[in-house]
Amino acid sequence: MKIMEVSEQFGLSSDTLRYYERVGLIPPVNRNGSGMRDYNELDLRRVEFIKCMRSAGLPVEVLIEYVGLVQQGDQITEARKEILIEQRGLLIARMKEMQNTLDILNHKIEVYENAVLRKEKEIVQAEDQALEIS
Amino acid sequence: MKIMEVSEQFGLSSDTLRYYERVGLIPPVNRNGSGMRDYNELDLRRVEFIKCMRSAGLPVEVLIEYVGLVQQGDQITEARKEILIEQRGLLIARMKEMQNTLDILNHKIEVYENAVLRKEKEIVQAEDQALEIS
DNA sequence: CCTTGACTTGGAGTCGACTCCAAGTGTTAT
DNA sequence: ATAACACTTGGAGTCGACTCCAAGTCAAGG
Repeated sequence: MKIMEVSEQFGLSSDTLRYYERVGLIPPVNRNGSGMRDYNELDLRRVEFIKCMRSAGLPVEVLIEYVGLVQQGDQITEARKEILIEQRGLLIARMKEMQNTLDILNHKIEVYENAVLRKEKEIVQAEDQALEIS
Repeated sequence: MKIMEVSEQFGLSSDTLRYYERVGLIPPVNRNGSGMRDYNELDLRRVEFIKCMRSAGLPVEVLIEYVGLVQQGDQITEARKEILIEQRGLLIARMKEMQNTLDILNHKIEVYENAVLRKEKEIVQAEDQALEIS
């Protein structure tokens, strides 16, 4: 699979895909006869994983470390697990902050909506008064 | 309240507080006789609001626009509401991505833990075999 | 054969959000 | 009253994460 197709499939620019490979977020992708990247299934799964982790804000640097450990083989799964656990903690913390902000946003939006309702009520009242109904 | 105290209270550097004021995230803070910032209650609430929004990733640029509209008075609450609603949508989307990543992290961590358990079981089995128990 | 267009590289540039710096002023403690 | 230290300003520098560029290679269509 060519870089452009991968780019389209995941919504990452080919520049980004090459950048990820350059810095070690993705191990070197195999090339076809003329030196062009040819992504296989495993590469695609790696891209997807990185895209997912990055979309949640895990730092490139940390992911490089993790991917490096994965390449080292199956001896050091403990270190890999530690990284994931630490990042999970940070992620949960960020999500809590975001939930808090979301609550406040919801509250503010509600206040704006109530303000509009009040204003509409006032207008109706004013109209009623003009018609001497109330 | 002096900038240093505000900095400590909110965990934002004084540089950041001055930066927020400079770019318009916070309206100009009153100064004491010798030209130094003296934050009042309202200023503190503004700082807290911005800190909260920023902690959830709302862009500085958007917040500048929102704060600008707030300064314009109570005519244009609709535009302000729109901004909040849009940002809430983006926030919810980010949180969903993060939840997805969190699920995957949890799954991977579980796999690592099971791997450790399996390895321990193998060791026990090996010991049993050595002792010719099984 | 020649153009068009995707690919390659290394390196430079950009962007958002701070963060730091130099040079100067003000305040407090010894 | 002099040192030590928080504050001021405008502007420059940094950092993370891309994003773009120039110069060159390769495959396919007219």
